[in-house]
Formats: sequence, C-alpha cells, structure tokens
Amino acid sequence: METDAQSRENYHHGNLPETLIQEGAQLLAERGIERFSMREVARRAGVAAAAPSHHFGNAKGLLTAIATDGFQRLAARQEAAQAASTDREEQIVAMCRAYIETCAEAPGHAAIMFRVDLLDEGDERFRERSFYTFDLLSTALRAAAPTDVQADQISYATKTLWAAMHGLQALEMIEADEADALIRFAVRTLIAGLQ
Amino acid sequence: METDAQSRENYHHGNLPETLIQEGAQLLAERGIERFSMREVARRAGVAAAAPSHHFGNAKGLLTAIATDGFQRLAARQEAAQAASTDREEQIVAMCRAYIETCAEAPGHAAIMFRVDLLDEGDERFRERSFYTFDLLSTALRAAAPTDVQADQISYATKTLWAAMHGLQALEMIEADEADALIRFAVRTLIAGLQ
DNA sequence: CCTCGAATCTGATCGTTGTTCAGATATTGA
DNA sequence: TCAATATCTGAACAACGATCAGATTCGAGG
Repeated sequence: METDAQSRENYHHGNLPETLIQEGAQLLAERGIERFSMREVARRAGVAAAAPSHHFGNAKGLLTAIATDGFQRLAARQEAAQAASTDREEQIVAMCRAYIETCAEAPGHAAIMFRVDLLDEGDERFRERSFYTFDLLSTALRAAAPTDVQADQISYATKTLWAAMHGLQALEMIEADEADALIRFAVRTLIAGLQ
Repeated sequence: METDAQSRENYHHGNLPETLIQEGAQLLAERGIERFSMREVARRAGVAAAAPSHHFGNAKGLLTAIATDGFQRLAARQEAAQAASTDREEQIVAMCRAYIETCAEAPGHAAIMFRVDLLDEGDERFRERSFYTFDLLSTALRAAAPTDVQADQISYATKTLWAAMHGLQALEMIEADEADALIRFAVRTLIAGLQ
C-alpha cells in the first residue's frame, strides 16, 4: 500500500522520532526551556499530544534525545577543529571555539545539553556521546603537555577548561569581539600550568 | 488588637515574603527546579495559592528573590574567606572554596542563582548583589597580579576562574576528595598566567 | 477610641500542561 | 491473505501559574 500524504498525516507519520527531535530543538531555541512544551512539539509535528510518549516515554526522554544529538554535533565539530591544525595549542583553541560556536549555532540543543537535572543520565547513548566530547579535549591536552606530567594534572586542566567553556557560555559572559582573546588566554594559561 | 495564632493563620501571615523565600529554597533543595511549584510553596507557608503573587508578582519574582538571597550569602562567605588570610593566592583559593561550599550548603539557592533564564535580570537588588560577588573576585585577582598587568588580562582571568567554578559546580564535576587540589590548580595556574 | 484608606490574603476560575489508557489504524512478514 | 506488531488518536485526569473581585486586617490621623 502506498503511503500518500493524506494517510501519512493521520497515521504513521513516517519518521516521527526524528521530527520530534528537530521540532523540539527548534522550540527550545525559540522559547527556552522554561516555556518548552511537549504538547507544542506534538502540535508542530502534526500529531496528537500523546504520540511523543510512544517514542520517548516522557519529556525527559525527548530532551535527552535532543541533548544526545547536540553532543554528536559537538563531537563532529571538535574533530574537524582538531584536524585543521598540527599545532597542539592551536588544536585546543579550535576545539574550544567549536564548543562556543556549536552552542551559538544550535541554541536549542545547547539550552539543555548540560542541564543534568532535566536529562536521563542513565541513557546509554547520551553517556557515550557526552563522555566522548570530554575525552577528545582530555586527549588533546595530554598530547600538548610534557610526557612526564601526571594524570591528575591533566585531569585538573581538562576539567577546568571544560567547566570554564561551559560557564562562559551558560552565563553569557563571552562576547563575540573578545571571544578569541579570552579562549586563547584560558588555553595558553592552562597548558602553561602543565609544564 | 493582639494577633493570636488563629488570626495569623488566616489573614496577615506576618512575614510572608521571608517565609516564602525560605520555603521556596527548601522546596528547590528537595525537588530541584523542574519540580518546583509555586502552589506547593504557598501550601507549605500555609497561605492560599494566590498569596505569593501579591509580594513577588509571579514565579520569576520569587525565584529572583531566592537567588538574591543566595548571592548575599555568597558575598558574606567570600568576604570572610578573604579576611582569613594575608596571602593573595590563598585568599583567592579560599574565595573559590567559599563558592563551592555555599552551593553545597544552600543547594536550593544554588539551583537557580545562575539560571539567568528563570530570573528577572532587570531586578535592581539582584544585579547589585550578583555583580558584587563577581567584583570581589576580580579585585582579589588584580591585587594578586603584578601592577603592570593590563585590565583586559585581569578580566580574562576573572571570567575564566568564575566560569570554571560555576561549571565545576553545575556539572557536578567536583568531588569532595579532590576539590581542594582542583581549585588550587586552577587558581595557581591562572594567577601564573598573569605574570 | 474611632474611622477609613491601604495593605494583605482568600476563593473561585481560566487556560494550559504532562501523562495515562483503551482503542483505532497502518505496516510487516509469513 | 491475514494475523502480529508498530504506531497513533482521543478522551480523561490531576496539577499548574495566573488573574480578579471581594473579604479581612492593619495603621495613621482625627
């Protein structure tokens, strides 16, 4: 049986999970998390209010899926940033820039990617992808440090840099005209701290 | 006319705004922001659901008041931390520790103090108190740096340290057994970056 | 002590939300 | 072809934030 537009509108959307993630991210970007609504997402996807629950269980499930998608985008950008240079320090600067840029370009995703309280931290895919982005930065810092630097020092530097990037973005402390200088200061200083 | 317990329960609570702030912070600590409810706060304060709106307008108003109270607590702790030592670096370490400890001891306040989207950023008292805590750190960093360091460098270091402390706390990346070492690494490294 | 305006709180109501559930509809594979 | 499965609907429910008229209490000025 062919699935024409009519029947696809009523039953069997076709790719509802993906659509819900996209519309959800869009709505987050427009309204922010405090005015986010599952019913509005369903409305925009053209399905009944109860439809999303069949795919994501509850609101936490959909938000976790959106966040997971966000971390995948971030990882792709980080990898591209790292590959764009051979200079260790320059690689890390680019990775941090990728972080800030990803949040700017996908504000809906960024609004919840680090909102641990709203997400299902037990979700396997989410854990994988979010840890992976952190590991990319950690590995890059290890490569940029002298070989005799201890593991805990690498850990401290990674956590500090990661937390700083998140904080600068979440608290809206980073302005476009000084973003580059601020990131360079943080990266250069933290790498120097590992000598 | 004496205000006995009976009449005070029905009308004219006595100190409702203060009670709402306390009960609100308590509820935030118990449930987190996602399950926070104005009606439940009113319920715990023993007043009708509409009562809070007369003092704080809406939910944003009450949350802003709680956040403002949190920044006042933070400022007090920061000042005490700074006064506890004469060593510049040690002062800053203590101020950062005060930040982490305040969030740990007042989790209800901490849950919203930096949730800019949920607060009324235009509120005068909130602006004053939140800016003041940031300025305390900024001033301390300036005092710890050589006199010829330019203002933008101080600004970068302050923002990075402030954002890092917020990120470490918000992302739950800081564990009790390594908190001190992690904070010391960040402070020492950032101060060294100002030389 | 009295009075009257101002401050404070109630109670009812409205539209909206997230979630659940039985049942309807479409797809798929044997 | 047909049954098993996946997918979606529609109605229902309790709870929410917000609004508003009106009831109650307070407090300053006579």
